Amino acid sequence: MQRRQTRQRQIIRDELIAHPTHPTADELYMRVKAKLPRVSLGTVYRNLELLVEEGAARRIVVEDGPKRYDGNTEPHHHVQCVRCGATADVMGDATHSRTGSLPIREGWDIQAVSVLYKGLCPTCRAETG
Amino acid sequence: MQRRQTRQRQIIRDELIAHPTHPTADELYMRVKAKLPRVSLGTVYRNLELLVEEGAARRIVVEDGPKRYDGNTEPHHHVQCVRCGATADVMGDATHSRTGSLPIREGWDIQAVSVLYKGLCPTCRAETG
DNA sequence: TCCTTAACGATAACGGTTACTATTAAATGG
DNA sequence: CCATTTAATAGTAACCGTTATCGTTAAGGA
Repeated sequence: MQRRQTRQRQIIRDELIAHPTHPTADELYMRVKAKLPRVSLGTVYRNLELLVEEGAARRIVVEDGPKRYDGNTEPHHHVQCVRCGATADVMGDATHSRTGSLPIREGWDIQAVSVLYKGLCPTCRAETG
Repeated sequence: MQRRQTRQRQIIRDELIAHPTHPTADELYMRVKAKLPRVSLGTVYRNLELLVEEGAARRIVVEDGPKRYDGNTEPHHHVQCVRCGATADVMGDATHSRTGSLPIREGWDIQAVSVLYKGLCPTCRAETG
């Protein structure tokens, strides 16, 4: 017996995939709680890390603030609003997937790249003019 | 009278520039304390943010862990070790400075990009094989 | 030199995350 | 189908990086 399939873990994974908004652990906790009122915040944290570990989710690299998770494991990059912190996916082929080929830095063994575009989201853009 | 030039602020800026290792506030605090034993950790935090605000330093985007600061304000990117968290600059012209031109995402006003390469630093590479 | 107040040192508070522990409930095997 | 084992949970305390508070110090102009 190694890893058990619990109702909590299933719902956490499902909600993460159903809402590709790169939620924080706490945001996801609130969603999960709507379906499983007695769930614990610690359970959400624990399972998010388990999902990342087994490759079913990713931790995305963002500026500041709490950790954000992504149920979309396809390689892609992100935009983050410098005002409200909201994130979105970057579409198209603008992704720089030439890792490993370029000698990014002498002596380093490069495994991945993450690109974060920073700016104003449509909402904040409208509010600040 | 608006902004005073304190001994603490000078030393903090000098140490940040003298050691381009992208230190955390705490790492820098220890360096500064060697030259100014009575300095407070809060002073280091406060001045780092002031330096970022006035454009004399940058907060770099890294995976996880405490915030890291960079006294080099020239646009450049970073590599971070997934094992020990150490960071280094990415040299050469591999920088993607074509922001603003590309419509990264509909409706967003993009202001900057940060690229983080992830992998093993030479030391960790040697230790893990 | 005096005065104003930005900035400091010390420390408490805060928020996100992790660790701990008694309890619950998946999975296995009789 | 029930008993047994133990992974995982709920609840909560602890942790740690960071920020806020506040009385005191000292930068810099008058």
